[in-house]
Amino acid sequence: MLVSQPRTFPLPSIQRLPVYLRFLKEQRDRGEAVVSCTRIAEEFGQLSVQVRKDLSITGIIGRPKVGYKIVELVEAIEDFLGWNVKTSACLIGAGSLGKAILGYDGFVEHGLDIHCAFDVDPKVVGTTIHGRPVHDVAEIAKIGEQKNFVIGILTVPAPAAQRAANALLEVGVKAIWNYTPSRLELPLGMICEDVKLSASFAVLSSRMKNGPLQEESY
Amino acid sequence: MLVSQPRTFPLPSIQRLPVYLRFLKEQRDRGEAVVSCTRIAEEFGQLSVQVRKDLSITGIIGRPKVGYKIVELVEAIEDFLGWNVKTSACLIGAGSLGKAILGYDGFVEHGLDIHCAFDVDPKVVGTTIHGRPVHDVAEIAKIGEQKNFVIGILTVPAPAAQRAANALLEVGVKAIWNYTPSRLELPLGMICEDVKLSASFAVLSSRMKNGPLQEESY
DNA sequence: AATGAAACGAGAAAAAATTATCGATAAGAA
DNA sequence: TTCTTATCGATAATTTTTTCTCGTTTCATT
Repeated sequence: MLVSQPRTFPLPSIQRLPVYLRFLKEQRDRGEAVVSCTRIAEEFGQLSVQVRKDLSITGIIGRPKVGYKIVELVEAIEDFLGWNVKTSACLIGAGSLGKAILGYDGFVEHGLDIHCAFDVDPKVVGTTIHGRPVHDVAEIAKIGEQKNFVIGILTVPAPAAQRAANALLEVGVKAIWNYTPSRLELPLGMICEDVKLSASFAVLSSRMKNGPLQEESY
Repeated sequence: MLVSQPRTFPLPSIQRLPVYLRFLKEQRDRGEAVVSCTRIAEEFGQLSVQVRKDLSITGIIGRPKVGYKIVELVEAIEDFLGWNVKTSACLIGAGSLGKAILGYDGFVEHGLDIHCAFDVDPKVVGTTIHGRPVHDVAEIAKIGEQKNFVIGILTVPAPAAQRAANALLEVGVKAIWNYTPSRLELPLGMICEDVKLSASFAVLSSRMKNGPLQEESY
């Protein structure tokens, strides 16, 4: 019996895709029709082979001497990441970080559709941030039932992280995007992606202290 | 002639250090004196060998059957990253993301000393955010001369990124911590660390779309 | 047509990171 | 004191990722 094994894609490649995507959209909007790996690599100071390998995980195929059709490539990347379909999301923690995310329209282009925010602070509950209502966390179960959130975004202060995560679990989200530095206790199989700002700062610090030994990578 | 070659440290190890550090401080504040790699690994679902290798880059040495003295270990990590000395910084872009960073006291523990913020918006210039004054960007050269900023934090909207980066260059910062999705044109040798939130979202999306194929790593 | 150059895809080689193994050491129990 | 066990540090094996190489395709030029 022949089972098509579920390919596993290199994490670094996946992480580089958004960088390419941004550039490709820029080029497309300038009216460019095709682009080569050489060109992309040049833009980011990488090797063209790496770009080619990265792009290949999306299933796209290019033409020798020409490159890739930008429109197709954009579509292939978005399709690979599932960014061409809207994903319903909510956000817990309408502080400044939460506001920043609600205000950043880059994620909208990635299909992230944040319906509303939740908070405990009576001062923000009832208000609207960038067009999205802020509800009381106490209402999350009720509202979640109607809205069917797929992703929950955690932007609460660290001490409240686990509690907020539990609320998201009850709502039945498929994944949590965790901006807090807390590690969350989650049921097995739950998808959780931590945004580790301290990790980024550690790299910066290490470069300053110990020299720019690790080279940059997009 | 024997030159002590400038060792190069694994980037993933550096990125994991802050996670350990946070946990170690928690344990220390609970009154714990020692900790083993086994214990740390268990906490994060990793292998103890990896934790041991990660910690070893800081130069720390532990004792068999016991582990590491937490106080020493915390110090070793902070010393390795240069987090035990204050680093003067400024921030450009006092929007919600800028506010979030000014308000997050986790970075203070990492030695990051953000003296002030800069912005172009007359509505925020002159105000104070979390105890730090917001100046007009036009004044950055003058203020920078007095303050000697080492790190510049970029939290402006994407289109303003390069302009703001140039201002930071003139001020003479050693490193830029770039929260914008723009790639910056910088002189060779300039240290720049990009916070790639879209990369994080790409990983999340890929896990949802293509299955949780890449396993988690802290 | 024939030739040359640019770029692709696939597979090999090299480098980097993770995981496994093993001997040594220190603490606690017998 | 000796034995057992947990843990360390170092080295080796494995896996993953990056880089290199090479043959093929396509377009442009002669």
